[in-house]
Amino acid sequence: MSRVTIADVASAAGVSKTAVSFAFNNPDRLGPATLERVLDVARELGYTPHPAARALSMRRSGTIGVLVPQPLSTVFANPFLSELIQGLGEQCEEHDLTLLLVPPLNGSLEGAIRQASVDGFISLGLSPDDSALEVLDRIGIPTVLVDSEESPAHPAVNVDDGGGAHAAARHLLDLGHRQLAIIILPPARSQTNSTPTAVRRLAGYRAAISDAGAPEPHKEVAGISVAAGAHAFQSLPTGKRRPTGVLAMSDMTAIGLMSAAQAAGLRVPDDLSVVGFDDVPASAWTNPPLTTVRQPIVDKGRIAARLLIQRMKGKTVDSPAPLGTTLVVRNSTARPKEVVDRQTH
Amino acid sequence: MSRVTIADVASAAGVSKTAVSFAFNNPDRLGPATLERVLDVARELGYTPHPAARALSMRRSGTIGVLVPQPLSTVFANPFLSELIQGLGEQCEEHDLTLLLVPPLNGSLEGAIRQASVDGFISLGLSPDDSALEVLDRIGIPTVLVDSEESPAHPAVNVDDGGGAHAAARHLLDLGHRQLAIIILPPARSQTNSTPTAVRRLAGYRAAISDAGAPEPHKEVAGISVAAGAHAFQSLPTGKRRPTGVLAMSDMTAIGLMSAAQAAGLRVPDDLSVVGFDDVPASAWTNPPLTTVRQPIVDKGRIAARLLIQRMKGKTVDSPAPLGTTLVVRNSTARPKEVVDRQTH
DNA sequence: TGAGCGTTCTAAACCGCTTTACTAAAACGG
DNA sequence: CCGTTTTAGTAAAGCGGTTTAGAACGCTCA
Repeated sequence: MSRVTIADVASAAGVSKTAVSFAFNNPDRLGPATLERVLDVARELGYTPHPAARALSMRRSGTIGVLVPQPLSTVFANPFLSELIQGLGEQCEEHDLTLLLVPPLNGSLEGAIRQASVDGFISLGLSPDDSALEVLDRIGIPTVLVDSEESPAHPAVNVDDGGGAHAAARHLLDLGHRQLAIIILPPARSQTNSTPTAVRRLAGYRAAISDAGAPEPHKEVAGISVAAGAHAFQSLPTGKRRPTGVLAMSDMTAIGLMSAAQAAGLRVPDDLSVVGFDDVPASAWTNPPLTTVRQPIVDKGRIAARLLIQRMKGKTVDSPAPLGTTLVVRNSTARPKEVVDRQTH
Repeated sequence: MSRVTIADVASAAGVSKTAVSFAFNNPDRLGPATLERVLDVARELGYTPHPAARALSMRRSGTIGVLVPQPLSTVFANPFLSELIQGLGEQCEEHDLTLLLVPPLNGSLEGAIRQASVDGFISLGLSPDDSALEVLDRIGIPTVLVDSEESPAHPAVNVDDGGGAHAAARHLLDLGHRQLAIIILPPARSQTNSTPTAVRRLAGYRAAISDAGAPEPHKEVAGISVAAGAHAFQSLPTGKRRPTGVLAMSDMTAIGLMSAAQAAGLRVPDDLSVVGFDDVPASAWTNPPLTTVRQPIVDKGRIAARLLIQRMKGKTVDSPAPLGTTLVVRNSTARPKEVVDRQTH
């Protein structure tokens, strides 16, 4: 029992394939009697047009691809993507599109791109020199870049990473911290440079630090996960060079680091101030609630999807201005203990 | 400048379409010289096979669909899906499959199913009488049910919801709680019955409560979100009938409820004990850390994907035994205050 | 030397749908 | 009542690949 095709319906209803097709896509072109008959027969037979055949013939698949630079198991460990998809999904549903997740196919994003039957791509965190980008514009599929660098070919939606990072560092410095540590994001894909996002955030941190004349911060690379954050804590210098405040480039990392610090007997924020980045929902519930830089992730997704949909309609669109970021001060940051001591004595 | 097709490559290389196709899919059938030439020309022209054409002709799209019963913005607000996708994704990547998210298309899951060009479906939380299931087996696409009821046509992977719920309720009762509230999940889709999961959990709670001879619990319906949890708190009875312990069917709900309780001046767990369900990662970091029922979500995804992949290969598979759930006692539960008072006085 | 064989390549059918161009009949208008 | 639209339907040509059945060709070997 194989799939029932349009030809089956046609012969069962005693009409041509064209008529059946019209019944579904162009009902006005059929007389009311035949229309009803065809529809009845189709329902009775359980006919459903073959999506691939439809896509081939109509040159549109009705799905957009989300290009993620890492395995799904990695990338979904960060609530960031969930949030982004909420924004993307809202638009998709409005336009009857579905979402295809496209992670690297045994290491190769290029291969994955080719296989994906999509009308457009949302690409996440690709650095401008990534070879996947070449493939992308060679195939000529409309693409919108997120957390990337604007390219001549594709619009990009970004947030003010630098400004957010600057505010975060500034916050710590204003509280009196001098010895800072920065937890840096690793490249999104092996053999690539740091993501544009990571570069911009780092620049923001450094600018604030050097503006304040504070000493060079310690730097530590850690992936975006709670475990990586915990591990990063272990690698922090101790003794005289122990940082009193740490700037993490993601909330997950910050949360892991915070937990590890507490497990090691430090008090947050008394002994160690921690600030994250993103403001994923969970950051509001941690113990203590995390001070972090909020970026409008859902909006980012929504805007990216809108842009892509415009592009898919053939319109040309410009990259929007970077979305604003704001520092959300909660309870994981405070004056460093030394300073407090000095004041109270 | 339209897409370059196999015919373009063929004529540019002076061979037939067949030869080009062989060059990619069946290189042994070509002489080494032509093989190389074809491949060169293809690369030079930037040829990439059209995925839909390929899918049509090969009767396989290389993607599996995840059928979610609600809009993406709703369903991704719960980390549960992220976790599940981590498990699914792991298997997908191993088998070069991509993942298509299939939410209802303007309210209709059936419509969405038809449009999706997939080789198999993972379906989430469908109640057995859902009309989407009919469509599913009429089309004859291999399907694996998750958090559903085993059906003759499709294998289902489930966890021991009842056992977990029983343990959760028992825990509260053992602590001395008598006045309990249960926060019930709403149906996954409007106009459907409660999800099988919700039914099983409720049964578990009730069994434990009646076994202990405790009074009938208060019941409250709330969606799976922090906001819904907070709202549910507001609706809880006050005064003499105020519950001292609440059983939530999801961690998100529990977290929202806990926050709302704290915002209202109650202390958790002293004034109110809260237990969740799922044990999403965030539950370990909340303040206080959440007592909850752990279910192996990632495993669930992995197993479901494995089963589906087997089915896609034509093998028939049985539903595995329900996966184990375990109560994770953290700090959101304690003896009710009255009991403590009575003991200390 | 010629039947048989393996190698290399191709023509054409096919996958299941949409859509253009066209025909036959019916309705219309003067 | 006859030419002109309109209406209702169809045949066939794509869409861009894969795959089956063969053709052409030199080789081997009896």
